[in-house]
Amino acid sequence: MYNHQKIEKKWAEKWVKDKTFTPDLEKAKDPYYALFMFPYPSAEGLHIGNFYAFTCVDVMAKYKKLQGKDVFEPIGFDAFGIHSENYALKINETPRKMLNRTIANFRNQLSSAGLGCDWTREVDTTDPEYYKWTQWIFTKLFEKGLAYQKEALLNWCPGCKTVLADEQIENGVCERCKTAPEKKIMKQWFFRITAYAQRLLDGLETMDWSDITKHAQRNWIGRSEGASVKFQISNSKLQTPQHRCATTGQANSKSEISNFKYEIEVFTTRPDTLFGATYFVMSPEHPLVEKITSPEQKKEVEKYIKKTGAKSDLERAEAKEKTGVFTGAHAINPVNNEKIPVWIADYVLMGYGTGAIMAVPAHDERDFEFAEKYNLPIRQVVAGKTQKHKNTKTQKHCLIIHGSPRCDKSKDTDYTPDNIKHWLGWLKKRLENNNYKVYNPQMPTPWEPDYQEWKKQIDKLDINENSVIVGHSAGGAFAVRWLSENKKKIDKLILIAAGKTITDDNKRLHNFYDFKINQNIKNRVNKIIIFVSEDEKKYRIASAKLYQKELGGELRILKDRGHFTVTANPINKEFPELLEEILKDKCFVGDGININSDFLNGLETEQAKEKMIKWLEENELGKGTVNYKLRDWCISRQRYWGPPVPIVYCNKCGVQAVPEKDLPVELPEMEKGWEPVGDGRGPLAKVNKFIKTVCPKCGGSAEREPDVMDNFLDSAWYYFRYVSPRDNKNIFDKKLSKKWLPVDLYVGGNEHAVLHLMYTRFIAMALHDLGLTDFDNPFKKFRANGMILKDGKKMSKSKGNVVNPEEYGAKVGYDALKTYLLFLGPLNEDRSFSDSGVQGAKRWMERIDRLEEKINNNYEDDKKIIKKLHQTIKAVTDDFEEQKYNTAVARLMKLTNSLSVEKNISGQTWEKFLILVAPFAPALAEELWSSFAKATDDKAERFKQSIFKAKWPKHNPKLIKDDIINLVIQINGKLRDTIETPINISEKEAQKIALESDKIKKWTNGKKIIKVIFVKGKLINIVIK
RNA sequence: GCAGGUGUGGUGAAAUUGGUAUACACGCUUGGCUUAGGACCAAGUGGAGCAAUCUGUGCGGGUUCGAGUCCCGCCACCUGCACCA
Repeated sequence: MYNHQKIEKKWAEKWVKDKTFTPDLEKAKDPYYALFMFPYPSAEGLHIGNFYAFTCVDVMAKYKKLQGKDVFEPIGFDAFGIHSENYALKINETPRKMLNRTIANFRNQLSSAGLGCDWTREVDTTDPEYYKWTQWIFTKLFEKGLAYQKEALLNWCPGCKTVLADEQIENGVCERCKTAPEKKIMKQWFFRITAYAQRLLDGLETMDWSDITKHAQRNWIGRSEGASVKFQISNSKLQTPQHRCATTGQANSKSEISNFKYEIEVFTTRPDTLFGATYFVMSPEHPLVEKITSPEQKKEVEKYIKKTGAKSDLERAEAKEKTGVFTGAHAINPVNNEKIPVWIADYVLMGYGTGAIMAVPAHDERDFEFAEKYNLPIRQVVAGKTQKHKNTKTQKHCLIIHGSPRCDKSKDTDYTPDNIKHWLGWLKKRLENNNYKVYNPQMPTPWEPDYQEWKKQIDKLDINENSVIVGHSAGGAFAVRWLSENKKKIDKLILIAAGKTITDDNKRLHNFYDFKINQNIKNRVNKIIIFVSEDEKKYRIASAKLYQKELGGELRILKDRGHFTVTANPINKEFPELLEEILKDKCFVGDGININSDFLNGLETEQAKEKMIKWLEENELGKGTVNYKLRDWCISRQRYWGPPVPIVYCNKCGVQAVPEKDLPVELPEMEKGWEPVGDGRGPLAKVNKFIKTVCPKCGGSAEREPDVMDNFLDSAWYYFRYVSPRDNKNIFDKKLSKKWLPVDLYVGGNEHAVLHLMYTRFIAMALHDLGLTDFDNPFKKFRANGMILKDGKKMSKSKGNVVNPEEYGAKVGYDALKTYLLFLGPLNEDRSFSDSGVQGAKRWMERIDRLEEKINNNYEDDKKIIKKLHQTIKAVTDDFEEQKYNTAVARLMKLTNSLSVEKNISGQTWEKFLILVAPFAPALAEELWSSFAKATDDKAERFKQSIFKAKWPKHNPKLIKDDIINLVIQINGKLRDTIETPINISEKEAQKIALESDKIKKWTNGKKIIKVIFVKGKLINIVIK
């Protein structure tokens, strides 16, 4: 009987006692460092997601051990930090007391779960012996100028009462307490991670990490190439001519320019559009705003700053309309010396670039939106390339649907075929001038247009998001009907005196185009404009209003209808202009050819960029630059539960790092008053005994920095410490680290992509540059695991669907639980945990257990079984190499099924089988291994030792090969028969056999064989006609 | 909006990389063993059809003797990032 509780407990204890998974780091010859993501000992115990990641590492570690490697699987606790502290606050206990309990609980859980942890090298980040080195890293970075203090606009979390790093804001809220952070200007400590931006980016190229992780890091670093341009800003009220012609206008006189007082740099990715910069915008938080604002605008500006300051980033991003105010100041566009107004607006972020931009409304959507709202000038400087240069994807299309000509049947002679032709010609020309490709399919029947016939033509056309549909009269109704009946997205829909249709409340205007208007059209069309004229027939006006009611969009009622029918010139005066306005791109952000740009005219975007950069550099007005989104890592936390920043402020000597001999700066154990205060300083600020100290340089009285360091620093270097956790002279043992580092395999959730994993890479690079290591990628192989869902849904406490590993460990056993988790699916994808599924894994354990009865040492296995065994060895081994644990388990299950129908199983097969199973179900495998020792008496010493001392089996290629196969016979690529043949059957023979088959004859009978395709050892395909 | 990913039975998912679609498991159906079973054993299980056979990997095209796999065009969902100049 399989008693998982008994055997799992027994082996977990025995492994620790026998040091089965405790390698001798000094003597090890073939090291393999398998690392679990540093767990923080939460009071809720081990989370299934972490447990899964641990399992992925552990299974590989066990496999590697069986392959003869010296495997190191250390464990420790990331016990400092806001997460632990917040929980302690919640339960009103000191973090220390709470952790004593939760760590014990964690240790207990982890050790009973059958993971091969080396408990002799446990580390705890809250141990002064550990954080001494965390602080030491700080001081080293400080020496190198990589740790520095600055005043900056920071994310202040009112929930956690501390500043946070940018990386710790997720979806606009605090990663820990989900509060929206406020923006505050504060002086804090930073790590200069931006100094490594390019290296962090370049390193990704060659790293064997999950693509999604690398991708997330790439995005976060956010490299963009462009130029920085210097603008002179003035708050004086000098009168200078506005908006001179860029090409011919004279420069402002020297004297005028010299009165400008400030120089502000902007970053742009589009230096080629510099001639189109018609205004200048600064972030409301920009430090110079106050100085440049004119007295007249002061009130407005201050009001605006106050208003936006109160908004969180999240609120700002969600704001539908851009807002801003004029500062009264002007900037000089360096390329043409134009005087352009300086605004402040919160769509310009202080945190990116320089916090100021040149606005090019014609070629940037945000600037355009802003310019339109505040009536700022828009100047086009890039033209879309001519049709020849355009590819089909960006080619704009226009579909004109004209109305039904009334011919001579009606006295309404406006709608004669000739007039329509004339009107179409005019419209077509207009559109083509605007770079549209025009379609105008014929209406099949002139007087009673047949929608279905017409639709057939339209469906063939390439109508897409760039397309405009102009529908005139009946054509308008057709357009709306066509859009109602499909899901196409288009750019603009223009209805001109559109045909009649039924109303929403069934008031029938006309049943000619009887259909239901799909309200959803408005979501699929960027702009809807409905034209009708005052002098149209009443029903047409009614119908236009109806369309507007149903579709939304703008309704333009024009004065006269000349433009619709074009019986004679002149065409209605309003319409051409309006049409022109509508057809123009709201702003063109793509590449094209420069116009209105002096020396850039005629150049394509790429060349224009290059030339502009060259020009800026020659004139010392700017230069080509690379900008990164990545910002420096703010590591100060106004909290208690972390390693104190090892800095001393001396009135005489200034800011001093605590020297190595004085480290660690111990965190005082506090029973009371350790709660965060929220006044911008950590609670340690009030602890005089801690704060008051002496200057390490002059010995005079000094004060300590009261803040502690970000928890992510603790975990950014822990893998170093594992190799020599008790070394009190060095951060790590150089010899051992050289041997064991970097880590061979690391698995964890991708939520750490830009946090832990980015910081760790940075610290690794910094330590490398300090000459401490010879590598700068900490983890040779990293795999991001998918999320474990419960029955298809995210697990959460509120839903009550949290899977607790301990519970399942007790119910079905950790062997079964771990196996099930791995079996669920590929490790990078999300998969769904189900209770009945985990039972299946347990049944497998029981089936394995029952096989034991069949072992017969005097038995020799059937060839078939040996073949299956060897095929499985190969497949499982291959799967391990690719970390396809799910299929490895499936293969072992299959082998189990094959074995369970046998009456006898030989000892040799059993031995190999157990080793294959051991990484997944270590306790069961050990148990059966040790009881096999009894069965074999003392013939084999090895069974008395742990199974993990055994050797992973090797497959024998000769035994795997099939000599008989099922040859697949296809007719025209479809399976019609399979026939057993020797594997090396020749094409001729195969063809003969195939054609003799009754099943095949049935198909070939009376048909002509055109071709025969033969794939050796696989199939024969007969092509017939 | 941008980027990345995914789409195959009732469910989780396989598919040797262009060659028998649905391995393995869950669930379900039927039968056996049982006082009983949420245990075990046996058989079955994509859909339609009595059958031969047809059909079937999100949808529509294409390449090919042959497409889940490759190409083009859509659709849906998920995950990041998001006013990034």
